[in-house]
Amino acid sequence: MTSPRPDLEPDASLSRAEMESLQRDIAAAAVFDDDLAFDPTLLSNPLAAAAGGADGDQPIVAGVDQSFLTNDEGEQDRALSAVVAMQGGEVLERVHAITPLESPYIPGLLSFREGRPILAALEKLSVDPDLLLFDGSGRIHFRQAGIATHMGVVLDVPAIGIAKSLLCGEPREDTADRSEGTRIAIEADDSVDAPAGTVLGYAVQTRQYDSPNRYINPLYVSPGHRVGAETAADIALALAASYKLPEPVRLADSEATAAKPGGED
DNA sequence: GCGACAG
DNA sequence: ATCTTGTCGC
Repeated sequence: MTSPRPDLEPDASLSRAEMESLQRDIAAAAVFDDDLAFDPTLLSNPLAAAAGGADGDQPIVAGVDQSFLTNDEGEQDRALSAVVAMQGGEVLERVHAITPLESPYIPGLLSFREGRPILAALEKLSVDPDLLLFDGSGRIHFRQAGIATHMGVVLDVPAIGIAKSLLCGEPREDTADRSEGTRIAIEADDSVDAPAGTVLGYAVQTRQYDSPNRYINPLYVSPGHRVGAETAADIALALAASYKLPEPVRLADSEATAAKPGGED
């Protein structure tokens, strides 16, 4: 993969104000509606998709996740980004890249810490994903420019943010203890650079226990680029198999750990 | 000054 | 993210 918008790539040498300014540009360039080159309903209906012909008719979905490496002093100095590309429920390719860390973790500026390793890993991919799934937020972000939005816009590839906790915004209803398949809108509040009430994404209950006193937390799913909030939630539900995380991100998660030097391969 | 915050 | 023991429930 290559970048159609190198001018918008994350640059850790920017000042905080410049980073935030770049994020406003990214949000302005982002498309928060469906603009996919494939039919997203194929993902929830792999059987119909398979009946339609070869595997190649199904979209390639890549999950991306990071882990971190420490130096001799025990400090985090490098990021490892892992990418797992899947098609029709099967893994096509796994790649990873390690780059030096150039920025601390600051809520709202995650893409300036993890964006470089992600782009480096995606460059190693030989297949061409139709959709990217990131660990973190997309539109659910103070300036509507989370890591999924930033990467999606830079690459101009449809992208979705899959977060395990909520960065900002307000759930329309209580999200606790919901049954599987439930989605609850996350609306913009005062902390977000969008009209109050704008639907930024959904709290999505991809999995839930059967039993009465054990509960799984929802995922916070939001558009990154070229996907609407509804479709993003649909896709998260369709791709979550036996675990709460959609399969491509779950596998990228374990790959990010397994690929560490010394970790099992 | 207080509160609140992806990975 | 990462560091870590026990503990609850299926």
